[in-house]
Amino acid sequence: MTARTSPDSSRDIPEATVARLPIYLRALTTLSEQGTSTCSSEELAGAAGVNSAKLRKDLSYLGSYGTRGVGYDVEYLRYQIAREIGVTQDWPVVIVGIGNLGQALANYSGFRSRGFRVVALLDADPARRDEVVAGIEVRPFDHLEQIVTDHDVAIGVIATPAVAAQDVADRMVACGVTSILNFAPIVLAVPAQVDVRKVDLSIELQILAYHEQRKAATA
Amino acid sequence: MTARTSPDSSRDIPEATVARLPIYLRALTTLSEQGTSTCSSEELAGAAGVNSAKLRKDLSYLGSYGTRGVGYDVEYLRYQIAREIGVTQDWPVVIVGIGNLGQALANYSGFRSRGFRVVALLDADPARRDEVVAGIEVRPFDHLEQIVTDHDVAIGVIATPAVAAQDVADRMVACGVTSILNFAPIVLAVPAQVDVRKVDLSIELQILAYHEQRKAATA
DNA sequence: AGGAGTTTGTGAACGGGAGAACAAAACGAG
DNA sequence: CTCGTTTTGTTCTCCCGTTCACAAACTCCT
Ligand SMILES: NC(=O)c1ccc[n+]([C@@H]2O[C@H](COP(=O)([O-])OP(=O)(O)OC[C@H]3O[C@@H](n4cnc5c(N)ncnc54)[C@H](O)[C@@H]3O)[C@@H](O)[C@H]2O)c1
Ligand SMILES: NC(=O)c1ccc[n+]([C@@H]2O[C@H](COP(=O)([O-])OP(=O)(O)OC[C@H]3O[C@@H](n4cnc5c(N)ncnc54)[C@H](O)[C@@H]3O)[C@@H](O)[C@H]2O)c1
Repeated sequence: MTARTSPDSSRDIPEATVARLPIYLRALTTLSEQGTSTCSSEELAGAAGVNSAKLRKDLSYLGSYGTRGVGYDVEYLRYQIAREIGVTQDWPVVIVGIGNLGQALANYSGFRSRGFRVVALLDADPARRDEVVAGIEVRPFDHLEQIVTDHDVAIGVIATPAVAAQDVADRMVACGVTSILNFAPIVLAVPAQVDVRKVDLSIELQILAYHEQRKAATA
Repeated sequence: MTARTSPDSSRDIPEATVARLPIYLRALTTLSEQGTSTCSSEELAGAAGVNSAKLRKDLSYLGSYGTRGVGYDVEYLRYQIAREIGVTQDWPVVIVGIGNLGQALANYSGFRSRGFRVVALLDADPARRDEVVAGIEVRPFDHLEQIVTDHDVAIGVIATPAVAAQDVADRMVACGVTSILNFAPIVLAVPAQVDVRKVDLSIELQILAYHEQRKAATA
C-alpha cells in the first residue's frame, strides 16, 4: 500500500457531507459483515443510495483513501470515517423524558453499537422513579447536574412533552451540555455554541402528505 | 379584506420550502392558541426559528396571503398552509413493526391531531397478535393487502428491524402504498414514483458527535 | 516492459436556496 | 386628501451543493 494523503483534520467538512458520512459508515459495516474486503465508489454509492461522484467528492474531504483502478479497502475506509466522525470514542448520553418515546430510545441497541452510551434516564414524574428501563434505573430530573458533571456528558436527548422541552434544554445548557437531540415539536432557543438537531416525525409525515396530494392531483 | 392572489396550485413549491411549511403551521397553531389574531413575518419567523426574508419568500410560493403594513391573519394563513400541505384532509396510515418504536409511534398523539389516522398496526410475530396498543389491535402482517385496499392507505410507516424493512417496503409498494416513512437504518429500494423519507436517530447522534469532536479539538 | 482497462480524485459548469435590500402597498394621523 | 410609517412581496447577488467529465494513477495481461 502506498502512502495515503491524510490532510490536517482542521479543514472543515461541508455540512451536507457530514450528514452522509454515517450512511457510508453503515454501508461499509454491512459490506464488511458480508466479507467484502474491497469496493468501488460505484458499489458503495449504490449501497448508500447516492451518486458515485458525490461519494468520491465526499470522501476526498477526508483524504485520499482509495486506490485508482482498484477502489477502497472496506476496513480501512470504515475506520477512517469512524475516526473523522468521532465514533471511535465513547460518547456518554443522557435521555430526559422516559415516556413512550424515551423508553423506545433507551431500548434502542443502535446507540451502543455506535459508541453512544446511555449513562442516565431522567424523568420529572415521581411515579416513574425506580422504574428500570433497558437495565437502567430512572432517576429524578434534578440529578441532571450531578450526572452531567460526573460522566462529562456532552450530548443530551430530549423526549419530554413540548411544554417542558425549553426548560430541560436550559438546564442542560447551564450544566455544560453542548449538543442536544430534540424530539419535542418545538423550536429550542439555545446559545450559539450549542448544537441542536431535531427529529420531528409529524413534519416528515406532512412532507409525505404534500407529495401524496400532488400525485393525486395529477393522476 | 381585499382579494388575495391565490395562484393555481400546480406550481411546484421548492422542496426546502415544503420542509418548512409544517414548522410554520405549528408556530401558527401555537400563536392561535395564545389568542393572537395577526402576526408579522418577523414574529412568525422568530417562532419558527428562521430568517424573516426566508419566511416571506416561502409564503409567497403559496400566494399573497398577507397585508402590507399589517402582517398575516393567523387563522387564515394557518388554513392556507394546511390546505397546501394536505393536512385538511384525513390520511389513513399503517404502522408495520410494533416493537419498542412502533408502540411509541402508535401512542403518539401528534399523529391524529395533524390529520393522520392509524388504521392498523401490523407485526409478523405471532406472540404480538391480539395485543392492543393505543386502543388498536395488533394484526398479522399478512393482512397488509386487505387493509391497504379497504382503507385506501397511501402512507406506510416501517418500524421493523433493518433486515425485514426491504421486504415490508416491497409488499407495501406492491399493494399500492406510494409514500413510506422508514425508521429502519437501511436504504430502501423503491420505484421512482414512491416517496421514501427516513428517520435515523443514530445518524443524528453521529452528526452531533462530529461537531462535538471539533469543539473539543479547538478548545 | 508496454499497453489496455479500470477507477479514483478533482476541476468546472450548473442549479437551487439563503439573505440583503428595496419598491409597492396598506394604514393611520392630521 | 396627503404624508409618514409599517410591512409585505420580490429582485438581485452570493454561496453551497450536485453532477459531469476527464486526467492521473494503478492493475493486469501479454
Ligand atoms: N411517541 C412518539 O412516537 C413521538 C414521536 C414524535 C415526537 N414525539 C414527541 O416526543 C415527546 C415525548 O413523547 P412521548 O410519547 O414519549 O410522551 P410521554 O408523555 O409518553 O412521555 C413524556 C415523559 O416526559 C416526562 N416529563 C414531563 N415533563 C418533564 C420534565 N420537565 N423533565 C423531565 N421529564 C419530564 C413525563 O413524566 C413523561 O414520562 C413529545 O414531545 C412528543 O411530541 C413523540
Ligand atoms: N427503538 C428506537 O428508539 C429506535 C430508534 C431509531 C431507529 N430504530 C429502528 O427502528 C426499528 C424498530 O426498532 P425497535 O426498537 O422497535 O425494534 P423491536 O425489535 O422492538 O421491534 C421490531 C418489531 O418488528 C416486528 N417484525 C420483525 N419482522 C417483521 C416483518 N417482516 N413484518 C412485520 N413485523 C416484523 C417484530 O416482531 C418486532 O415486534 C429498527 O430497525 C431500529 O433500528 C429504533
